Amino acid sequence: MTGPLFAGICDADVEKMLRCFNASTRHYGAGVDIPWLESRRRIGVLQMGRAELIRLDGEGNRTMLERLEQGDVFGEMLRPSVALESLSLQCTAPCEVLFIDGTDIIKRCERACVHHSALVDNLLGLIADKAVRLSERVEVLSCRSIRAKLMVYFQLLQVKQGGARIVVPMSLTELADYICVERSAMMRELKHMEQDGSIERARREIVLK
Amino acid sequence: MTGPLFAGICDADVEKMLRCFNASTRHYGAGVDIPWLESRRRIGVLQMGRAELIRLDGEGNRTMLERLEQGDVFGEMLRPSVALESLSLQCTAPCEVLFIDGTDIIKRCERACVHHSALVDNLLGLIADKAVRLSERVEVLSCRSIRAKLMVYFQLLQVKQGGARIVVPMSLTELADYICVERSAMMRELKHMEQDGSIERARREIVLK
DNA sequence: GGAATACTGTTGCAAATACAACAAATATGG
DNA sequence: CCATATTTGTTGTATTTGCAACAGTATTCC
Repeated sequence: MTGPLFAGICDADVEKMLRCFNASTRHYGAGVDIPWLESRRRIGVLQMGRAELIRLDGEGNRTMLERLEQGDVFGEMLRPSVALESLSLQCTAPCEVLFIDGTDIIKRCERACVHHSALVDNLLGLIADKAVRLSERVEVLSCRSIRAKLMVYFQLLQVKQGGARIVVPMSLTELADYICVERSAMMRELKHMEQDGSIERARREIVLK
Repeated sequence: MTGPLFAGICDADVEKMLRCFNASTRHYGAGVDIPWLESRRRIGVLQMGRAELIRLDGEGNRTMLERLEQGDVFGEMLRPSVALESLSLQCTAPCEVLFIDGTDIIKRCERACVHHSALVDNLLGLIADKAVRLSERVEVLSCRSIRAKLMVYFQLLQVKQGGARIVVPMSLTELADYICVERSAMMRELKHMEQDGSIERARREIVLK
């Protein structure tokens, strides 16, 4: 139970705080939907596992809006304000989720937890990270062509992985989803980029030129 | 000096806190670039005015990545981790910006400001809002066709403005930028949507069917 | 009030992309 | 280890979109 939300807080204190914040831990199997809109105040932190925020539109098209990894935060408070029924949060791996009441965090803790502010600071960091990830995706999606999308995404990876040789951290099928283009069109563009020497590639391993 | 960051804090205390947090206020004229990457710890809050985060790529294409309004937060901490040189934060109206040191906020204030936690909570809210705005934009940009992008955007507006009759809060030229498509192509699609009865429209006023 | 500037609106055409359908390679699960 | 599902890779064609160029209409600024 030492997720990123409780970094720097000892286990004994974490126990106390969980009671104080009216927290609860839930487990969900792969493929299950996490109920995430039960209350406006409820905030979820993905302590373990992986999940995807999925939009299903009228014609049955499935779009992955967001990919949640360990430490990610979600909840009504962080929901894009669109029609409820189309958005679901699906586990792609067994997940452990910690739910806490946002108002309990925001308001001054009456029992004056020593570590209240540490927790708020951690939460601030988690949400800031989320904002950064979203900004990065907007930066990718704002490109007009598939090639430009790929280049921006590869450059982001380059910074994170520290070198011209990068490994795409998901299947190419998922990558096409992430950058919101047709998979076959993306494959064709990757081929073009290889042909004109912009990149070298073997499966998910890519070297930028 | 009562921006959204200091909501619920009286002016006298705000004065004290500004000193405590080593804060400074700056003004920038329309068209000027706000220096926003000076230090990793520096956080800016747009107290008044409007600014845009602009990306200039190698071929000189100009893309608006983000539109900052009153209360928006920015800074190195919230920057998508890509090449520095291409991103600039341009004022589109005269701006007032409050800079504070993030570490001063995150760390326990030694002088024990009474309102420290109120400020952290406000900051949490501002960043959460930013995350929501970014999520909404991802939701729009993740659509494959211009028509789908417009429909999702209009639905968002419908929720916010509360009715089938909506008014686009920016010029159509800017809207095309926001959804990252060619303006003329967007105009053509709007015409098609009118023709098959999906919407009625007069300039920026739209009625959804 | 008039000139300059931005915004709205339109069209033909070229280019990029989605769609569909398939084959081969690789992982996965019993 | 075998069958099955998933991922990777390819190609032809129809559709969508971007680009360029233009005209008319509001808005801004002096």
